[in-house]
Amino acid sequence: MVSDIRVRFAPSPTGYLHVGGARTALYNWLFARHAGGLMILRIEDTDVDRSKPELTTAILESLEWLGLKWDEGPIYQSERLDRYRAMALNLERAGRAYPCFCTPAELQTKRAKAESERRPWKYDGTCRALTEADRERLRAEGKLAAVRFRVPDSGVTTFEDIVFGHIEVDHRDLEDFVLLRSDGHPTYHLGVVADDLDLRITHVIRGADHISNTPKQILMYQALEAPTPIFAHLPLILGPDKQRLSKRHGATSVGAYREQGVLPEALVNFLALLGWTPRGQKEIVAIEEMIRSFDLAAVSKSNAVFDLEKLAWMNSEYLRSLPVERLLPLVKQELSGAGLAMGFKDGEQTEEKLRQTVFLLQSRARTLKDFPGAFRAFFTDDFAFDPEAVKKYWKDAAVAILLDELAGRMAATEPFDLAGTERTLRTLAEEKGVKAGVLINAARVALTGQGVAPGLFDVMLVLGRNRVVSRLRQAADRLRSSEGHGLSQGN
RNA sequence: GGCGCUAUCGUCUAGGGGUUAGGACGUCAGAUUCUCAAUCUGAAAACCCGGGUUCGAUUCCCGGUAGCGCUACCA
Repeated sequence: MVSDIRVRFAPSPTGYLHVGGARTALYNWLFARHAGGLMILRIEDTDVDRSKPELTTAILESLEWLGLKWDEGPIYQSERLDRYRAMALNLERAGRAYPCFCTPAELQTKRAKAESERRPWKYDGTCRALTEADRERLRAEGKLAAVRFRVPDSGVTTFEDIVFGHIEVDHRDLEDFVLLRSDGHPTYHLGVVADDLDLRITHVIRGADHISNTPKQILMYQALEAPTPIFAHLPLILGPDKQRLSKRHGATSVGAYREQGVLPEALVNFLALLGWTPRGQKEIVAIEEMIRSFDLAAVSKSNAVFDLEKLAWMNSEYLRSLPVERLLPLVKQELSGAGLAMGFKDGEQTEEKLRQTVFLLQSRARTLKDFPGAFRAFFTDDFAFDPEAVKKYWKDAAVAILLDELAGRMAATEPFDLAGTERTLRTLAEEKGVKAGVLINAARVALTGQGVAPGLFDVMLVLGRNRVVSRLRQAADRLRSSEGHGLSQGN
């Protein structure tokens, strides 16, 4: 399906891609895909002081990682300065804008004074009625001028927002805002309108923090005698304290979640559900299904708290349902990133063994980081023993003897498979008069260093007989050597 | 302060003039089991307040309150 719908995502490179920005990008993308339209990427780098080129690269990477491919761009505002100046000049010639010689310092003073007197402040129009002669004189004095838009004295501007509905603002509440700074750089308002016009954007989908800006921009479209795009504002994403999500709430950038081992599909699914519910009761929704049912009119009007717990749950759902073939390369990346290369160095861990290991572990992984982290013992012999697990499962003095005996019998178990290893262990337990669970738990700690792991016999198969036997023996040694000096006390 | 917007379980939300107000995450309890995860069963948990309209409002209208946003020569 092809349509002439054109939307854009326009981040400014003053920070990494924020999850709020990511959701805006996602909704734009879903809307375009749903309607058969195009998404244009634009970089709003007109703030020379705060914009950093390397951040643009990072933003692009994050978008790609999320799978939100844009159709045109990126277009850089910093390369279109002439266009903005020309537009400001046009507006000036048409009497819809005027040069303003007030300095930021002067304005700041007036603003502060008004505030201290608890008077509402908006630009007082000092330069509004300047004559051409006044302007010549000021320019001759070397004064720099910004260009301000002349807001009509009366009337109201209204628009129908796809998500928020009817919005109305009285012109008396709007000030003559700056279009072009005195250094010749455009402000946000000028850049957005000029670009959205030139790029023939049909739908402006952006954060609700821009609702108040919209009437100003509509006024500009009207002054330019240009058609106004359709607007759709998205509720904001909040932290747990209901304050706008920021660094102090922890990770806010897409890149940070990537580094924490979150899958892009999970983050996308989670973000999609923050403010929008696809038809049906399912929470795990495939991207194709989202595209099919996406509807801006169904987007919520209220802000949403970013719930890390739910993201974690969703990530584990995606991790679990990922085909091993697709999970395997991701795990390998994590392992080598953690210096664990591709599993055991002795070559015992073949590709197939690695696959089985990952398959065994994937149902209990919360993030990709669990593989080099909590599951470390499955990939290297250099792992630590959890003191809590040791305390809980190795407290019986007979454990050392049992583990030694178990090692011996495992060495002789034929076949070394699920049924064989289990039979061996249960037989030993019965002979020694201990509950199988005691032996199983003690062995689990010996093999993984943890009190928590997959089923013991699955673990044994994945580790392989040699490794099982040696780890059981080492554990027995460790226990004997520490007897009487504190290991059993957990320190 | 001014202006704008919003308001259903702790969180994300469905719903809508008459419902036992539904689902999901989380929480708690139980089942299962070698631990954990998963799974299954069950439980606690919400319509911000006040007026109006109406036979009947959580739903529609108004007001209040609260929260958020904007109030820059940031975006």
